[in-house]
Amino acid sequence: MAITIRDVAEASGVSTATVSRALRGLPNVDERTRARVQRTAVELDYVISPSASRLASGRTGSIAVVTPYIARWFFSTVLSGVEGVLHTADMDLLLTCIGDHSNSRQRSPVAPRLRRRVDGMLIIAVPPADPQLQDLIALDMPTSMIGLTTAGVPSVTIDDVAAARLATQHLINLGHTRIGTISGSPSQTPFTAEFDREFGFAQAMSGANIQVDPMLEAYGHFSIEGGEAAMTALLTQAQPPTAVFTLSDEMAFGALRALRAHDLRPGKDVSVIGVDGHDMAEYLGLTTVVQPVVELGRIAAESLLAQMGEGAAQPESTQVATHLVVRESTGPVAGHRSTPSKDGR
Amino acid sequence: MAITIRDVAEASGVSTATVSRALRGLPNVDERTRARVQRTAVELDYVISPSASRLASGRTGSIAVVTPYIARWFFSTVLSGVEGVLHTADMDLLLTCIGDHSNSRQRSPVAPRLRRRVDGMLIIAVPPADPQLQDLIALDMPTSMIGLTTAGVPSVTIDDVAAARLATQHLINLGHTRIGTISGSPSQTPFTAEFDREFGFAQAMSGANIQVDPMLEAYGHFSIEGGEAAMTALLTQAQPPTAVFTLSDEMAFGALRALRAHDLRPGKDVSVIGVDGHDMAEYLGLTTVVQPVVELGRIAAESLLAQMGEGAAQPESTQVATHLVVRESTGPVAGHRSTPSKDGR
DNA sequence: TGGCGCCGAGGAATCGGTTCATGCAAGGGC
DNA sequence: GCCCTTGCATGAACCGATTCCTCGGCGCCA
Repeated sequence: MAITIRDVAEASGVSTATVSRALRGLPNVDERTRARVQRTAVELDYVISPSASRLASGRTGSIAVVTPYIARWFFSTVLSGVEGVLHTADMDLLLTCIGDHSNSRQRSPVAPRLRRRVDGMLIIAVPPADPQLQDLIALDMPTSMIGLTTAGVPSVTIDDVAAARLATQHLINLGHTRIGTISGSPSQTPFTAEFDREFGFAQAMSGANIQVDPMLEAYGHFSIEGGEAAMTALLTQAQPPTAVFTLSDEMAFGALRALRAHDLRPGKDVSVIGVDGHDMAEYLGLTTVVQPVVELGRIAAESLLAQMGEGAAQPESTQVATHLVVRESTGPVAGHRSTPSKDGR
Repeated sequence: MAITIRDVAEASGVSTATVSRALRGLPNVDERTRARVQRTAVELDYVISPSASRLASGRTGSIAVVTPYIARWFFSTVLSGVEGVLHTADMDLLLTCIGDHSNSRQRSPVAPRLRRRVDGMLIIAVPPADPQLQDLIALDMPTSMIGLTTAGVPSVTIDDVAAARLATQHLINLGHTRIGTISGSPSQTPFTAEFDREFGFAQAMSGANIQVDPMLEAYGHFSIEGGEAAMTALLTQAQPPTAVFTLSDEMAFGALRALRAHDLRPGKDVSVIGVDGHDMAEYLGLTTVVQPVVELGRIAAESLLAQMGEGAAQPESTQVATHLVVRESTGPVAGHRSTPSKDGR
């Protein structure tokens, strides 16, 4: 019923081998022959059968994207960057959600489903403790990770330590010394990002000779509600902070709401800074350290494709630069003469 | 190198035909034989080759999701619903972004890429005017659409007319009569949703015998900035509205910001209501008509699978119920005694 | 002029399943 | 006791490309 390569071969008076080579741009085909084959292929409205091609060649021409969430800002934004590159490279993008902890048990594990089905994987910020991660790595295929590092696997991330330093230094430059933090969670296995951001904060603080007050650490579980609760807790301290470094923008959103609930003005009474560059940060006037999230996906996809190419390019990990975007949520501490010096490095 | 069905057949002393049927749960296999085959398959760590299976059977076991955006709230949320269903059904999900108008020319058209590659399509809210849409429909494969209706293609949407009526009636019940609207754009080919929501608004207004003032129509282009500009325009009228019906939540967000910029309190000085049920609506205290977006994706995916099943179930279009969620952005008009009556349906 | 190498092209094996037609044996109805 | 059905299983023909090997012919060099 459907047109096959044989039909094209007959119609243009050559063998199927030649048609195959002609249409894929391989050498050893006379240019006139190639042109003729291409013409008949178009005339017959021939479309190659991917299954047959895959079976014969052993290449699937598809990449799996494995992610714990689809509808969250960071993940869908990375995904859009990835999609752009794969689309251009004419690769199929197989989307699989690994499922969060709440429903991952009902979900069939993804690793077995990927075997023999894709040529490579992109893994987006799966929690390092997720048991499925090991299975995925064990598949031992070309892989690139985003927002997550694992020994031996190339990854694309931002320099979280530097980003946190940048954010903290901004607060310090504004004259703040009582600086609180809202991080993820004290108990759970932290993401490398979480750990690094805490470390960067500590670095900047000690660099400025400011004592870190353990009373000013709160935990927001990387959610809006969590951030709100954490900020509320900080505000009810005997000596509340004048500025808060929040490890993610979403938690910062919550923190801003807590401020409003207490009739405190962000950037005036209490400064809040986040990390991420969330879409809504501009809308909410949140000062934040922006990571180029689309870029993250793009770079990871490109690096994966390069890794799969002939050259067998040595898989390399990449760190992408971040930058500070100052908005209304941060301001000089009361009574501080704002330094016109540029922030951080 | 890799284990094939033949290896399993030999190891368990049966033919490849039997292995094939045994592993796929087909009839005409003795249960003891089936068990034995399954056991050896596991022992040998056999994984079926999708390409071979697809080539032989003619089924690809994959569904394409075609969407104009990936990183936008509505689209990524629908996508997560779709993914859940397809994952459970053990179908591969091929994600393709059709590209918005700005870059769609650089992108290769998606329709040809899908031929012979997937068994069905899910199309998410592609603008009806997009030229690629016709090509997709012309592929003539099982299809289900979300947030978009086209003659002859089953779709899943909300009842946009009813949703708009619901929103408008809420404002009317609060005593508002000078009600403005912020819709998409006057010139462009409107989405059915846009058209229907405007229609529902008009219905509710005439039902309450309220004249629609053409001066109170503004256009927000379905973006935050657009919504902000539109609200600003409305506020600078000689007689500004006391309430505004916004056709989408994102435009409503912009409207809220415009209010804040004019030192007006949402729900007190001016009421704002949206439609969508955006994630951030709760955070921002926006009253809105919520559509179950994840559900939309889920239902569409399920309907597509049903359509592809044996029964050849008649493709049907579905409309999903919406509901009003009242928050702080709406309140009684100044001097109005709030009616305790429940809001229209 | 003979030989070597390269270019263009074809033949055919191969990838790894699915499925149809066929076959054998046991069980049931008459 | 015979025939027909039913259940289980096999052999082998596909599905539609890719690719290795082979081969003829032509140009070039010695």
